[in-house]
Amino acid sequence: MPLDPLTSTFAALADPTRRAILARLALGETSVMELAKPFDMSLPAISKHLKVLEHAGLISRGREAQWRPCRIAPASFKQVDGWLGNFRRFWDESFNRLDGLLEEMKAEEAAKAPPHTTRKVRVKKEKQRGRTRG
Amino acid sequence: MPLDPLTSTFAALADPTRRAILARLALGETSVMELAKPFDMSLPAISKHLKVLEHAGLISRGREAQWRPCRIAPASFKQVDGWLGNFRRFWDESFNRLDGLLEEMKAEEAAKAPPHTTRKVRVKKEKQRGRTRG
DNA sequence: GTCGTATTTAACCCATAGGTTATTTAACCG
DNA sequence: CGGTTAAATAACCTATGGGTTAAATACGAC
Repeated sequence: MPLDPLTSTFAALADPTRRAILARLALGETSVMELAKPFDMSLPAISKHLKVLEHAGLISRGREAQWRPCRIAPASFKQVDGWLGNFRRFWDESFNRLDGLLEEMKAEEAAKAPPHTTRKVRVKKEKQRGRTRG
Repeated sequence: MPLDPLTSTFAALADPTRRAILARLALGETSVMELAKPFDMSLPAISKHLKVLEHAGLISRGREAQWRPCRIAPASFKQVDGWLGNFRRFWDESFNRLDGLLEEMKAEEAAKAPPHTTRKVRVKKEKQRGRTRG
């Protein structure tokens, strides 16, 4: 029974070894051996961690001779950030204050700055704060 | 042995029930009873989930007669977002493209926006940090 | 083929996470 | 006080997660 994506992703992130592995991979793709070095832990343990990360969509693995180079995979990170976005107003002051205006400015500027940008900056208009205590 | 904050926070988020509780709380603070309603689960189970969330710093709880209203607590969310920031360049295109420039513009613009209106909006100079979703 | 290196799989152990029911604490009300 | 509601705790059960060692697999070199 497969867990939903967010659950397996958060579960994968809930381990310091795996987060350290991701931090290492942020510096560039590398082998299992290389990844294992910093840890006082058997290789099979690392292998398991990598499997968890892969299953969570946080890394992907290639094949290069007998090495299996690992690299960061973006999708799950993006999904986590998307989920976090639902709560951003609770802790990001600027999200509630200037961002409406500034994001517009930004979008405007972005629209004419790059010669051919296919990217559109979406402007989210967050009008009212969630009133606590009804 | 207490887990480091990120670990307990991610662990807390790695459960759909708890994420659903947080989603409900994003709408406003409420009681345990109210939080429990949508779930086909005993009250003690919910109580445990709330304890996990509280321990992870994702919610805080008050006291109002016999109710223990729960509400979102920002700090841990912020910390997760901060950690995610280390990887943002992998999935946020704009983070690698325009954001450096645009965030500067933003700060600049914001800095002179409130001419001398004492009570306007405070702007903190941020390090470059892309946050365009989409 | 055989050897060497990199990595995974298998089999196992133990701690803990998530659920249960039954009991207890806390606070209001009459 | 006793009764009712809200919530937490206790005791328990089972599945899973993170680690181990030993064995198997995949690939390149010879």
